[in-house]
Amino acid sequence: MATDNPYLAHLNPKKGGKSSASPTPGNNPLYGFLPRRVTGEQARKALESDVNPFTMQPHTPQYKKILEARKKLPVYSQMDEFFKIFSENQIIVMVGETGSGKTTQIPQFVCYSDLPHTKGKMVACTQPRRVAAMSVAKRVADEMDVQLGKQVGYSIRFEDMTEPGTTFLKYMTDGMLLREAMNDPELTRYSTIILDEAHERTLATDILMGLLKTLAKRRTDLKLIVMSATLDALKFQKYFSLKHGEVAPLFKVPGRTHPVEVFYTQEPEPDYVEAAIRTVLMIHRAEEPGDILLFLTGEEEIEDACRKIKIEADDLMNQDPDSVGPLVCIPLYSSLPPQQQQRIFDPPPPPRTPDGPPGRKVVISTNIAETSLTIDGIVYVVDPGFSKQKVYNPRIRVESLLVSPISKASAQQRAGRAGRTRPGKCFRLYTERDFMKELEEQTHPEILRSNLANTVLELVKLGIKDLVRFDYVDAPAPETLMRALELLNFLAALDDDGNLTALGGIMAEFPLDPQLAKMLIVSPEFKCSNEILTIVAMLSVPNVWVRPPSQRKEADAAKQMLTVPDGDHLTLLNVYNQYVANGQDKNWCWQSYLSARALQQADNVRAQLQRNMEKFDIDLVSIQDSNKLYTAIRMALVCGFFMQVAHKEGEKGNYLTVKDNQVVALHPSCGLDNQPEWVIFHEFVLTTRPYIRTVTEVRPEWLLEFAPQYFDLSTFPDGETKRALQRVLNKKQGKAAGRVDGTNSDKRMTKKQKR
DNA sequence: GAGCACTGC
Repeated sequence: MATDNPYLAHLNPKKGGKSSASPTPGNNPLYGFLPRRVTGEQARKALESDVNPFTMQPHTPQYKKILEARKKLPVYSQMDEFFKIFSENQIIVMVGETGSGKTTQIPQFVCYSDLPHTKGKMVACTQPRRVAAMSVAKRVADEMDVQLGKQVGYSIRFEDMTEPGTTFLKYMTDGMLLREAMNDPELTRYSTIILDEAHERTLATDILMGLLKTLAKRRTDLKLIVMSATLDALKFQKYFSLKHGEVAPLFKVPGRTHPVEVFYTQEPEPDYVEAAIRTVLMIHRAEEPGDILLFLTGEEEIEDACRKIKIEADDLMNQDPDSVGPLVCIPLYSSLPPQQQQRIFDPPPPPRTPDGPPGRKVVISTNIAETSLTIDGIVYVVDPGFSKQKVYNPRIRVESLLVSPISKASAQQRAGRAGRTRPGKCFRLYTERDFMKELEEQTHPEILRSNLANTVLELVKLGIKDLVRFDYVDAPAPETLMRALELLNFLAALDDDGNLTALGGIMAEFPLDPQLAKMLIVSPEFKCSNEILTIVAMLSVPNVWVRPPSQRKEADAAKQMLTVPDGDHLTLLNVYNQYVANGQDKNWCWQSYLSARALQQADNVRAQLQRNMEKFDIDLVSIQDSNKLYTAIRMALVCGFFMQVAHKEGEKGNYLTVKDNQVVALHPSCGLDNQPEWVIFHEFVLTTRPYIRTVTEVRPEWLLEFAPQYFDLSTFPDGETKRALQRVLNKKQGKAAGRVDGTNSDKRMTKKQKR
């Protein structure tokens, strides 16, 4: 009998419940529900009830109204099927196209069957992006007629909108769940975990899939749903098969979108930007009213196309005012201030004269409009078939952005953007043959395109012993893993056997690249942890410098005022300190050509990192004397970034990176007033030529002193760099030999670096 | 004398 189930004790009137409206079989809509054996029919009845089963409060009129809208979602009509498949399986793969309602409805269905609130558990639903986690949680709280942050909540970096003991449905970013797994590898608080947007294959989702597959074997009480929008479900079904030769069950729901007619060019287009502009103008001249979405690859390209289209469209309108209406161009990319991003939701311009042809809006966007942002009213999509994609070269340890052809999946996603409100058209600026034969099926998952130093440290922290044999959905190149292990070993986060050191354990707790974490953790030894904390925060946010094309001189002059000639890292410190000294004032930022948004973010990151430091008793200290302070900071930088050092070669401004021997130049944004012989750099960027960016002068003695393993000269390739270091070493050894007590100046670091 | 696809902790 249901009432004998201890999980349902609180639903049993004889044993008494916590609710104020003491539940009876008559008024508790969940009375008689057996966890994970609930049927669609039972759930529908409960949904229609006048009482909210999770709060025992009467439903508001709003609830009924929203419920009627929910009933129209495709996923709603397959409720019986879902409850059956959920009852019968531990792992389910679900495919739901756009508009199916999967993200909002499936987690609620799960709650009605899993009844997490009766066993002190939670249902988690992960999202790749913060905004999605927040906005979906808000929507679902409304649908369930509860207050956001109570029964339904969300958890993202910087904001935990949940109430322990009350929240049983939690939306969260995939990265956040990964963090939680580091402290609780069994993820005991969850009864069901739903991975949404799995087809996007973010680094965090990929790692979670591997962890959860293994965890599901240990925790047979844990249910797992992997939700994806495209038809690559078979890959996930195979990956998550529990029995040899079988695949995980598939639950499929159709979408609700309008048809999109796709057009191809007859011949390949040699200049896709020019072709795109031409196509937009053709649509404007010849097609029915309806807004246009054009995909380009980056800020510069977008701003350029905006200007050109504007000029041409104005010409067209002036030549033929009776048949061509006004056109507005709206750029869209992530570094645009939110206020300007909002412009994409503006209505199209009105006709120039009351009876004239209607106006049209064209949004020119990066990939941000492919997944993150949805613009209603788009009827025409222009897809040149390119995007900037991250690529990682493990040989030289460099991540860079490359304009590359998109995948078929991506092209389909783009086309779909034309059919959200009514039937649309998609103009692909490549041939049908190229689409069929040349484009990859799927975009390569992020795990194959990234530096994995961070990920490897996380995996080791998660207790994964054999990284090469970890059950990846797609295994990264062994060389990428080796590079990550090598870096972590040099940083003393891993010992020579690949085991996590105490230092590595603390590094993993910081939401930072390992180099930054290392530098922050050792900084108290140099008495400059306050300053390193600031520098690390500044390096973790987008570029703070604003340089409008029309005011380059003014912006450069303003930057000069804040520049510290010893190094760009010190300049970043100075910028933050001035920002605080000026009361974090937006006007001051504006006048100084600084991004108030980025500085605000740096402040936020700094506060979070400071809380982490306090947790591990890492002291926050400063040296008063500013000369000594600056030297100390530069020493601490070396402890994290000794693998990113360059040595000047000749007088032409060329540098060679240490060990890799890449020829690089100081980036023009660099504020150093001379060209020091030895520099440490934060980034290697490959644009018109190889540059190093965010650069600070260091002394070669520090390299030998603070990173002796890496600067073991017997491992160095022959060359001027090695000879220069050898000279420094000889000088140093000469001095040491003359010393009576033989004190080793390396002592304070060697202690740290071993374990 | 140049740039910053997009996320996430």
